[in-house]
Amino acid sequence: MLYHEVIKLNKTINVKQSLFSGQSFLWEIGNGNYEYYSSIIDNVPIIIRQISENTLEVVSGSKSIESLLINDFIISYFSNDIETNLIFQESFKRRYPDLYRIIMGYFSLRILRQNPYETMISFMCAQGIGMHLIRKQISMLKNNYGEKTSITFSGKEVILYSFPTPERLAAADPLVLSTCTNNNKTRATNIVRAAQGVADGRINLQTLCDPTIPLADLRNTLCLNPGIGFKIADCIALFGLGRFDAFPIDTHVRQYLGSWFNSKTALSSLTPANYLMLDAEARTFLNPELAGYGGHILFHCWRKEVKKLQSF
DNA sequence: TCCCAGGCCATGT
DNA sequence: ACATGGCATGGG
Repeated sequence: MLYHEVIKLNKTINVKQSLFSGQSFLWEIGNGNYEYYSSIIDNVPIIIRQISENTLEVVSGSKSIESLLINDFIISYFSNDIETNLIFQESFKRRYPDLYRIIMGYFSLRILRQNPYETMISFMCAQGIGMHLIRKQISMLKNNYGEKTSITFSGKEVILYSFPTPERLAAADPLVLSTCTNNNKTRATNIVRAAQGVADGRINLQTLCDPTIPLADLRNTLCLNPGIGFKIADCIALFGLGRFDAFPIDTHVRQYLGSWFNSKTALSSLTPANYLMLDAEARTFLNPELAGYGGHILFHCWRKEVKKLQSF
């Protein structure tokens, strides 16, 4: 029995191919051949298909979700409450008119409000390796430790694996789990330890969802866990804790800060001190409240337009 | 072949 | 405080 709902959004959306457990999007709309996004969100198998530029068709395998809840949840999940025209301010538009024209093509990109725990584990896999390997790790973790579920959609069966529970990863042998982490045993150990922390309550991600926590405190708290540095901490804040003011700085961000914004700090290596310096610099031309949201748009624009990378 | 990829950390100066 | 190398694999 499928639960079905059509949701109207109040703005244009461009749903793109999912990364990790459903981070971001690439759905090319057109010719009636709509692709769909399938995932398990909050333990519920779900399929989302974009049927117009501002309408989503949501199909769930569970009747336990009320229509109203799905509606609210999906709108929040796609951060549809964020006003696109606030991401880049007028001052930015005046100062960087040429760049602004280029990034406009990416304004429909949505950052997902994802599960904090899943985001934490996922980004712990994203260290110094290519995007395809990151995806592979997440996929293997789900296939090996998640629960298999299927949902029927348009007459065909879609197989899904849930993201493994904290308890399941907490009980895993790091050496065995390392087959899922690119054979990196240190990473496997860190992931198991983090899962144990969530399972036994030592890591309370719920309390970290408090939007009044200063960004620096939030970052430092997350960094107490082995395997989480400034960058990963900021990613968890941005994608998992709804902190759109968090501004993760990776190799690509450092590159565009140097190239597009003429940052001298970006020319030297990304030491912790430089990281904080770049973070402060970025907030002088980005809206501090939405620095990470703007940064993510710049990030994808840089990768696609300048680096000519295919993977989203 | 070499360098880099959505980094982090231990070690040496 | 900063520099360096290890971790690990795949793609350009």
